Amino acid sequence: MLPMVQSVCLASSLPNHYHTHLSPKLKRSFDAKNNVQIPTSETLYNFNSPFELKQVVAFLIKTNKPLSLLPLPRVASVCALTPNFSFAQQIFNCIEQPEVSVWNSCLRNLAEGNCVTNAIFLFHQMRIYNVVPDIFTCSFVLKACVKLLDLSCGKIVHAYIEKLGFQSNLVLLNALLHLYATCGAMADSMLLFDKMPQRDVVSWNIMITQLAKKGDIDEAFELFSQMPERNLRSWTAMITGFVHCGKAKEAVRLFKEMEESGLSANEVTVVAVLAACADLGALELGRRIHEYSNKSGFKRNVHVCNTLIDMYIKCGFLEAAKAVFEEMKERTIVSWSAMIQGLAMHGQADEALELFNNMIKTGMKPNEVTFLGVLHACSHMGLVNEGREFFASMTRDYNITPQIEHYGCMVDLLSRAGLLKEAYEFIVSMPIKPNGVIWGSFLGGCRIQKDVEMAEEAMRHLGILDPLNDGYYIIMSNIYAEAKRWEDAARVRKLMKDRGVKKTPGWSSITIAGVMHEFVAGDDNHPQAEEIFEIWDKLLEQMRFKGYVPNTSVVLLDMEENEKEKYLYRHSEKLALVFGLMNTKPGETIRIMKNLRVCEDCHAAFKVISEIVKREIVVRDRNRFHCFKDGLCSCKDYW
DNA sequence: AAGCGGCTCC
Repeated sequence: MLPMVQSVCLASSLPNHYHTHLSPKLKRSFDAKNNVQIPTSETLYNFNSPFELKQVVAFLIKTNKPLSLLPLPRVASVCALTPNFSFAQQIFNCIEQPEVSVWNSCLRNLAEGNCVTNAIFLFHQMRIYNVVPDIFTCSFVLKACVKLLDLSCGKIVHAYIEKLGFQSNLVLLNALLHLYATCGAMADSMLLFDKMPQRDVVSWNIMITQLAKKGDIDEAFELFSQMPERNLRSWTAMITGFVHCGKAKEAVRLFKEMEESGLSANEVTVVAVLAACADLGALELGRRIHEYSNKSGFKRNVHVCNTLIDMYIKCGFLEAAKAVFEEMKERTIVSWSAMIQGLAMHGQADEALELFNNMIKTGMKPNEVTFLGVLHACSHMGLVNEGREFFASMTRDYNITPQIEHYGCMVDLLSRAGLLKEAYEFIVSMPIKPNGVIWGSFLGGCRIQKDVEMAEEAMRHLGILDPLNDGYYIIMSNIYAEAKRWEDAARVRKLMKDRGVKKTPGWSSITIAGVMHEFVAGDDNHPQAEEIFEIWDKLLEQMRFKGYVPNTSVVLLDMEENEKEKYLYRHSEKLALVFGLMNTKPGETIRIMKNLRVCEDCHAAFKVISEIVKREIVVRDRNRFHCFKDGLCSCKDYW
């Protein structure tokens, strides 16, 4: 109960009219309670401003009720967030309660909510009110600092931790590790980690996660190997890190090791492993994880479902992706975008655009990524007018500023459709400085249109923007070769050599009975190489009969024509295909993955072969899927 | 009353 003196004191600090003139809202709520003397909790929580708070206090004093009935965290937030309103101090002075805990719970709510800056503000107010932070205060503020990437406030908290003697508190030290690392001060974080008198599994997990996020995967793995004990989060952090750094194979290897150690994956682990499966095209593992997810009740998890969709799409199983999408009770923009992008990758532009329209009908708002998918769909199928319209609609209808990637899609769309001049105008009038990808798309269009001069213009820019990318030299050299300008082609190859640019080795892979077999061009080390070449020769006879003519212009090397042919016949995707034909049942679909884009000659060859062997051949290249069937490809030769 | 995670893409 409030001592009378204090009560009078507080009451006298209020203007008189607060006692009698309640706001209509409060008056209603009090009137509703009629003559009930004790305000209900609902009534007491019913204030959002200093003004209303004063009225509630006035009510309590007037009805002779203790101020301790006030919800103190709410008092703290209403008071502390309003500058120059020191009412809180007076109220706290009247109540026997450790003040800091009240502030803390308010701080915690703010740090975990949507107005995180208010947490920082509240923390500063606390210091003005001379409230000494405790361990929990520090922990909550650090959480807010991490969310806001506010290192300067974080350093103030760090100073408090030192000053108040909390520096051996492991939870706070871990929070500091996290803070420095996420704010880009990895070196400071590492220093702190190194001098920690003791660490727990969380400390290690933080460092592993952050190093991997930064791309320092080797150091992350070093720590992972050193740490004294690992929990599920440690494994998950490392697996996610590998996936993030493009080391999907290592991710899968580690996942299997984790399973052997007796730990079971949770939703986050599942997402990481599925992403690895998507990268590798590892359908069998992906399916197993899908079943496991269903059994474990992860089906309701949106992240898991979104990643499943992506996995099935990248493994070439559009139908399975659709099924997951259909079954989802709640879909986020990511689900829709993944599905649209997937349909685009498979060349099903109409369906992709239809899905986009359905999405709009449900009231879902598209984002940048959604439009990338939509524009991809248009460019893969040469829908120029639709693409232009979608690009315009981004800013006009959805207030989304196109990024360099969207400009890239447009350049790709225009130049591949043969509108090189428009594409060029588009590039030079872009509000963003064009990068290598933009000129690279343009160059790709020049190749299809066989426009040497425009290609040379693109190369001038690429020589500055991305001089070490082998792909551009190869395309340029091919353009010259196709124009029979052999000397120029040789000059480009020499330029490439002089600049020390190395050709990315092409590889293709195929999975037979769960084992992935990889082939590189000219591969004669494979145990079944002899047999592969033999079968190829037989196949070639039938192919020639069907009208196949080798397209040796794609071969860069200086050699005799028949040598070039031989070289052509050892392309990695052809080796993988023949190996697949040898090791699967008749009629079974063959699935091949390639790290680069499928070559033109292989594309022509696969069409003919699909007819001869009466099989479906699905090839996932760097850009998209090609599904060869009955002598045709799903890309309709537009790629 | 506290500290460590996940998805769509170029």
